[in-house]
Amino acid sequence: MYDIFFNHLEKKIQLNESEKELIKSFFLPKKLKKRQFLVVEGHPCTFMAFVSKGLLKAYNIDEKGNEHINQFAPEGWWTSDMNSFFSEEISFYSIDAMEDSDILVITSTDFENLTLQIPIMDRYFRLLFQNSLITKERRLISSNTHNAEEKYRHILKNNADLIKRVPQNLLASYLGLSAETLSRLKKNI
Amino acid sequence: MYDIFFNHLEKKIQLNESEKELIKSFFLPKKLKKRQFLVVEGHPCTFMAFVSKGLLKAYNIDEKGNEHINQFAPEGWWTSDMNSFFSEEISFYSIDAMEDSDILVITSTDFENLTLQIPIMDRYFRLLFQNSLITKERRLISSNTHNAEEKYRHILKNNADLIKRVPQNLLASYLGLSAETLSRLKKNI
DNA sequence: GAAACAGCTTGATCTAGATCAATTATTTCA
DNA sequence: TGAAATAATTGATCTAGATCAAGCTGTTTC
Repeated sequence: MYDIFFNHLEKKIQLNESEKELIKSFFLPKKLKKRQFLVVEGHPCTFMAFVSKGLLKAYNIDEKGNEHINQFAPEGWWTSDMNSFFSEEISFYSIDAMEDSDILVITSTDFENLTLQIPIMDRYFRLLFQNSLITKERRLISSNTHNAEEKYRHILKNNADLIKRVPQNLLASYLGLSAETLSRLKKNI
Repeated sequence: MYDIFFNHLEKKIQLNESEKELIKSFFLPKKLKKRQFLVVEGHPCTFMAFVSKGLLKAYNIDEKGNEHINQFAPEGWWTSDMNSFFSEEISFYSIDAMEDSDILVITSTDFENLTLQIPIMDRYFRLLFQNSLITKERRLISSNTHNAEEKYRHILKNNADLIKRVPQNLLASYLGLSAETLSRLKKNI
């Protein structure tokens, strides 16, 4: 359970055994069944979660009832409603499991203590957020620059693995397309 | 020149005088005339810049010649092509000054040294990137969820100050709209 | 093992916003 | 100050992709 976790951390920072023990103590392992919720929109998001097995999705439902997917979180990824987690506001997203999943969760007060007690964790999260920011930026530009087909081709090239695990209608939502449009454009490829 | 800078840092972290002196030594003050470039698309982006006066924009020009604005950076903001800065790839964005500006620049090797020598700077940038990430996420969701008018109303409410300084056609580009569409929808408000 | 459901496809129609083009402000700076 | 460049408006037209609707799998469930 913690193997993948420390493996992931040690790609960005170096940790000794006592630090690892301390870090461990801040996290709580949790199992989620398929369709089980980690965060429900409108409630405070008290967890940040590292996915060690499975696949979660973070999404928002708009007034018209359309689902907009913010993030797919497979193994090795973090997920949370960051705004709610760090600012105590209610969450905008719901997060649930698309597959049976194993996760490690940390609360916001423990997150604060973790970074204060082990400053190198600030570096870890600085690097993590830095990379997420770059990715998110690309997605935003793509969303304004590319047409439906280009968006699909792009994800096909860069996230081929993920696509196999995600139903097509949710992939469409992630790309900001209707399910019908995605279905149609796939024929022409 | 450094007042705004340390003011900004000290909203997130505490620094003593010797740390401030050391931090200062990593940065180079620079003046940009209106229309002067900090980064040119296709070249490596070797700087990350803190804006202490003025206004910059980061943007990309697509194959059709349309300008897509990624970021407006007024006083108190950071700007860079983060992907290029941190990974040594060529930059996707150009960055230039929309007004005469004063900035503080740091190179990527100095950035690395800064965070290694003063670990609390990792915390500062963790918090900075964390907030940017939340903002960027919101913009992405808005881009897929809201129509033209909702996008404009949103920015009008949250960035009223910026709007006054930015020509309408660039604001349209930032929102992912054509200049004509923005002009037309403003009449109905 | 039938019923309910979830996901995918296909067709017909509609529309928000893009594009093209011309006109009118507004800045800029020689 | 006034010519040139830049920005904003307005009109006419076009189109990518949404929406609505129906039928077609395959798969979960009790």
